[in-house]
Amino acid sequence: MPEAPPPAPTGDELLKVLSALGNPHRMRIVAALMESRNYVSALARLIGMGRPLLHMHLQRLEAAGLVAGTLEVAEDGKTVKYYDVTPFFYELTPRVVAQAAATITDTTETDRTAGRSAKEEAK
Amino acid sequence: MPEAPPPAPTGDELLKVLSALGNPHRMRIVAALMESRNYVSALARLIGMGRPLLHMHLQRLEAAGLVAGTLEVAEDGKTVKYYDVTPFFYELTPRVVAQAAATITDTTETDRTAGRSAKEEAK
DNA sequence: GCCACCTGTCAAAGATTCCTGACACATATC
DNA sequence: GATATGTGTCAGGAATCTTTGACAGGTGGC
Repeated sequence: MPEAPPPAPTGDELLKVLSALGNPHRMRIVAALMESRNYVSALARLIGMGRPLLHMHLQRLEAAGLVAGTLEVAEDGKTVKYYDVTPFFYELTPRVVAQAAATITDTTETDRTAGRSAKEEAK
Repeated sequence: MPEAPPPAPTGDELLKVLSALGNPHRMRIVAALMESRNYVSALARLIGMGRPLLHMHLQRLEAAGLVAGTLEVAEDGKTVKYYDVTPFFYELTPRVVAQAAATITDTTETDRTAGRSAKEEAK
């Protein structure tokens, strides 16, 4: 059977992926996780960076679907969060970009019909 | 003849490309230029954005090698700068990213032994 | 000269992102 | 209980990016 046709990522998706990967730290994180899955604290020590910071970067990567974290319980009962790299694949060409650009959800329009939590309306 | 082998972009290059494309405006600019080459002012009107801003975005894209601008002289003598999309192609996978991550020039650590162009050493 | 169009740059404001140092909460070991 | 390891979050400042308005040219046509 033939190969799957070139998947056309949505603008927002591609945007998240590109901005997530367009950062040196995040690139290194992916690289480190490629060698072997790891949990947050250990990874932080490995690439010398604060936990809060790493945590934030990992969230950005996970939100883009590039890595996946799972909260596991080690044999000794400690809860540990392991991260793995997702086998992603994106083709970056003018056509793909142009196509994606057409489906971008302009986030600037603060809301409109989008009902917020109905809480900060206090202002 | 066979296809060219998977090109391995350097970390800095990939970084510039990804961060350049990881912006809604810049994506739309590429999309607009895909339909037809155009000059700055016209493009600005086309996608409703200020010239100074467009100018800056175009520079970022050009610095990443995604578009190319040429200053041309129209028949009536007016100087106009046309921009074209460069036929780029990048493959985004964990392996590529990991490989690129290994060749990132950390711009924060002022230098070290890394031999630079031997020019800004002046300081 | 004056107007219309093009090019480019600058400074200052606005918005985001990035980063750090607490803090709170779990479990296992000493 | 005290210590060490793991988890996560928050507030605030630092650093960057984004955006705008004003300015300084250039050419051609009325």
